[in-house]
Amino acid sequence: MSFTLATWNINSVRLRAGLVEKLMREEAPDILCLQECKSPVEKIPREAFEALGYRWMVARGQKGYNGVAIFSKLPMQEARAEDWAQMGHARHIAGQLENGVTIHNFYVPAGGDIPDREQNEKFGQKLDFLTHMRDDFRAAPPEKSILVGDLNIAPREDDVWNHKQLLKIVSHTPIEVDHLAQVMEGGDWVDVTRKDIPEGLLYSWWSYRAKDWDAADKGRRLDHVWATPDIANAAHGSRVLRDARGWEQPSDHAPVFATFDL
DNA sequence: ATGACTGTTATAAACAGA
Repeated sequence: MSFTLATWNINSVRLRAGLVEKLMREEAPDILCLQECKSPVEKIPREAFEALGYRWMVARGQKGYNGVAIFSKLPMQEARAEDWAQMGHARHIAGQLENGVTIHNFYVPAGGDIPDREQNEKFGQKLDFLTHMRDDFRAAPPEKSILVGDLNIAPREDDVWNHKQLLKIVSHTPIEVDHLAQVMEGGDWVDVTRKDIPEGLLYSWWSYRAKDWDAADKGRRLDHVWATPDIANAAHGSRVLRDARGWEQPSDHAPVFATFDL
């Protein structure tokens, strides 16, 4: 079988339900993972998505903040949902396909402005969340698994518009990059996007604050698709749908795609 | 170096995003 998967920080699934439908119609991924739904699960407008063939949904939500959901054309059952740093946040959901492949959908905390846990509690929570992820994957090594989401870290120099200028900016600091590398090592994860696109600048997020995001192009690659080694070689066709950042009233993130032939 | 924007809601002289 073959399926295409996309991950997208939607920044309100209710406000942007129309954009979700546009993506479902025009790009038609078999599986769509969303973050920052900012909605309780019961208020997600899933009927509109069902009508487009996405009959299965697994989700966690809360009022106003966070929230993750997976919409699937393929039968999917809920596998897991963890509150990784015990913050009472809806930042993880996992679903399983009938072929046994597990899909983890993550929304890692942004971490606030100051990259110092003594001055900024949120930065510490971000690091702790990543440490919990690492320890969990070490304790129970994942198999036949895909991990996607807004990890809120751009790990490589060519994942940001200016490496030197962003070294002290949350999302690209060395301690965050090190924590993310440990999560990756903990589960033996492969960065599928960079396996497919090994060279060159690549972004999935552009700030709302730029006057002209496209011209300035001060982006960061915060959204990721990983897979375990037993299925990573089945992945191909990775891409970022940059066009979606220019849609009307857009999310500040663009969807990231990968296809798996299994 | 600063400030620029957007969403939800305790509709703000707030908070979070990153």
